[in-house]
Amino acid sequence: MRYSEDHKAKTRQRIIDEASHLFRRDGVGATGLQPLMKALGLTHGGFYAHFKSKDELVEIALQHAAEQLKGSAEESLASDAPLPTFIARYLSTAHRASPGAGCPLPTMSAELGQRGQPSALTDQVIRDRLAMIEANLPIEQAAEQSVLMLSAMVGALLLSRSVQDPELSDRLLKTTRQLLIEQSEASSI
Amino acid sequence: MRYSEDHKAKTRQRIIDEASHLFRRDGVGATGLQPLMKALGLTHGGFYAHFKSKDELVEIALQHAAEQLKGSAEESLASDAPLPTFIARYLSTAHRASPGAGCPLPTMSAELGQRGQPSALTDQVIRDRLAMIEANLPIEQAAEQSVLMLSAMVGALLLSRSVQDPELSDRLLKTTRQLLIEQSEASSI
DNA sequence: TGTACATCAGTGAACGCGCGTTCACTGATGTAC
DNA sequence: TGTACATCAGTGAACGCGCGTTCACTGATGTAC
Repeated sequence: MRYSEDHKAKTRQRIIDEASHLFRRDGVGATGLQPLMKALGLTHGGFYAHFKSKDELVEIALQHAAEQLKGSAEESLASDAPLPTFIARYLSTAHRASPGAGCPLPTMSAELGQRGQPSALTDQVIRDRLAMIEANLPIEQAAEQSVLMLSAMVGALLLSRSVQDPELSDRLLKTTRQLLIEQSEASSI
Repeated sequence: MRYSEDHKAKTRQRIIDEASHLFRRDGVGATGLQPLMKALGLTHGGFYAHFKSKDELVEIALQHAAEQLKGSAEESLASDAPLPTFIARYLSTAHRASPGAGCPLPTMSAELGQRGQPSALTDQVIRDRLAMIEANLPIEQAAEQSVLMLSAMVGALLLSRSVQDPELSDRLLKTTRQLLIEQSEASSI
């Protein structure tokens, strides 16, 4: 069948969107190309008209997630209190509930690190976030504090998602959020 | 063939040790039972004389890792400065280099959380570590600080292992270590 | 002391299954005449 | 305006592979007589 001019580009983007979501939600290894294509109403054979391998899609989907999250972070920057807003969003119950739409670091970095050659994109995502936090921490130790804050945010979100007991999950999320916001505000005074 | 009285128990323990190591190093999904048994000089069929399923082994291997780590944490408690020692060990280059012998939280919790039903053992590991940190933080906000510290340690170790650039990896590890040790010492004064 | 038998940890072929990947094919549409 | 042909996104069967799991079997050793 022949389609409109940009049809293929649109299909490609649909694959990237869905993959980016499933990779973050279920993990890369646990996401098959067959179910992925089926979820879009397509058959698996067509996949290779768009990408040369699953690995290529992993890289592109991660990049897509990174750009998406950068946009979302910039929303926080536009607010009155950029850093507290960013922290509150990152450690929100909404973010915890939607790993497929959220930061790829807590969900994908362990698996990507365990693979043969980790992606250079992980470095880039981390650097971007550190720079963003640092730029909004007007204190001497901003470079150091930003590392602690990112580590704590990624760790708290990861643990809060891995736990069975909802009360413990809330405690991990909310306590980290509260302390990090305190630190970010204390330092800007 | 017949073997000595405790031969089977020893084999079982060897399987648990190896699985506990490979699950943490490579991930649960990426570790096949066939390669696991082969690494011990056994054939895969014998596996089911010891465990009723891979899932059962996952649970037992995680428990084994948790106990092992608890023992290692207690070593830190015997030192002059329990908490700084624990933090320095957790965020050491040695720990970063040996995921298979280290804390299961940065390596396994994402994958276990993504599986259908996460293990209750994850809750237990987290509670144990929080209690241990809290008991060595003689300040009012010890309960809150312990959550932040554990989150930051898990996050920093995870990210430091996921990154390509050794310099960035070192920065994540060492900066978090330094700031957390400062916090733990400041609070005990 | 020597022989027959029971034990049972471990063997290895086989099962169905889903994986990533390949490829000959389809068929609706745009273009050429 | 009507017909023949080219295009090419998507189809779906098939590939080899490793997975978790099952099961009839092996064979060295301990026990019974």
